[in-house]
Amino acid sequence: MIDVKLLRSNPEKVEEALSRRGGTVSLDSFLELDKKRRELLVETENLKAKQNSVSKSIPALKKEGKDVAPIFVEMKEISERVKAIDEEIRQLEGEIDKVLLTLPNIPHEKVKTGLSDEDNEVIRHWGEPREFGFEPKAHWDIGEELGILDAATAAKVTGTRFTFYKGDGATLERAIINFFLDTHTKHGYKEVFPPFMVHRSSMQGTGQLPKFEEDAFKVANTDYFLIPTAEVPVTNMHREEILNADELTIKYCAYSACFRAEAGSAGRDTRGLIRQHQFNKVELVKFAKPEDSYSELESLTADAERVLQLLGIPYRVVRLCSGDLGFSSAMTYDIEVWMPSYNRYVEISSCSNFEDFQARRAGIRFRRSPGSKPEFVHTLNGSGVAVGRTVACILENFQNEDGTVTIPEVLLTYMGKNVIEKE
RNA sequence: GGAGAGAUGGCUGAGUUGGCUUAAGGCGCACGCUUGGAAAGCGUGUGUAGGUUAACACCUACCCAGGGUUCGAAUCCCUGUCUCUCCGCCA
Repeated sequence: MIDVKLLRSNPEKVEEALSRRGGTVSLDSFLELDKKRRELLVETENLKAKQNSVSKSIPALKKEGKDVAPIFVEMKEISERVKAIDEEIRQLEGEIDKVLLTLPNIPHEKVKTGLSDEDNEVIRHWGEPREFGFEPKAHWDIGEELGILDAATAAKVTGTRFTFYKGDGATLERAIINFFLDTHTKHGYKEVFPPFMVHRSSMQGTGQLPKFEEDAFKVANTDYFLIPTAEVPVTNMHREEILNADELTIKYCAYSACFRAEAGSAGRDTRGLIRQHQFNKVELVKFAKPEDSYSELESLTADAERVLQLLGIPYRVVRLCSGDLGFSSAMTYDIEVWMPSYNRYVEISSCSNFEDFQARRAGIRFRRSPGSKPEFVHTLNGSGVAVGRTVACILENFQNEDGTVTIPEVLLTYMGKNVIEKE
């Protein structure tokens, strides 16, 4: 959510900044509703002040034996007017909230103006895409031939965009999760294991709702949603809290399954592990002081990069342009890994600074010192990293001509073997 | 799933026969006095949000949440959420 005071004091600037995301934005309706609301507020508050002062004098008047009946008649009228105005204000606030909750975050000024991923800035590369001395296969073919990935059975049991991992495939998935968690906890992240379902307010707190409800799975007969990422439960851990400044920066890492309806991506990435309705991810989440949040974004991105470096997977880091930026984010670095089957880099991690956008929605604040005013924290998160895509990446990048796959050294203790071959 | 109890400022804890309570008292915290320095003691202050104002200030709301009764609600009524206890079921 954007600061209402900023919207009031500088609407043109906000409109201009938001239009960098594409399309035009007008705050006129908000400004009008806001003005009307404040006018009514003054009126009802004055009436309430009168109610309070008269009420306070009633016991004394009664004691003196005065007739209070005429006062009650007048007060009854005031009471009814207050009720009517309050109802009107409630409706206005509903409309104002609707506007506020659908406005995306303001992109950081360093974020390049652009329309799509074609305008993203490449920040750096690590490693070189491997030159194959043979025709490399796609991970869905490798996985099927080795008998470790099975989309057909998942389609029979559930539907499309699901996969059974079997044998060494299942073990590899589990090994990667543990490797990621161990690496991040070693670097100061506290491990949490969150609920995989959250209520509506949590989804709203991190920005998935109200605008993107069709992207989420809603659990029937409840008001719960399957989490699209651990970002949702973990960021909301501190909702409606005032943290101490000396606790910050708080760093969490969390494994979770993630569930996405993938509405609007029909026909895209239909084969393999790249776009599934359910996938595993280890997420990194930070709560930081505003002045620290951009250096924390750099270190968070570096923490996500570390696991890829340890696995020996070549990647590049791009900074998303304004048009490609997520709804809640002020700045995002995507980490993209080289995927031979796609013959291009594919996103495996997205690291964002939301500044106070989520904190404002979820009410996450901190106090600099005892007695000082609470301020909103800045929240950040990033994949550290997507597990299914890592499996795909390992299968493709480390495949051998004979159809076997060499497992990165760092996974040896987790896997118990360094080659996956057909059983 | 059934029965019962509960939810009050950072913490603790009164108030629950509706109006002398602007939510008592204690703890904690901040500042001051005291002291060679500290502790103790004494004094003062100490919630959040919204609004009015050039400012000093003032006003309004908030006792889990949302409705209702009333001139007036922490207090009475309804609905919901959560916590605890017991029973049932259960990995």
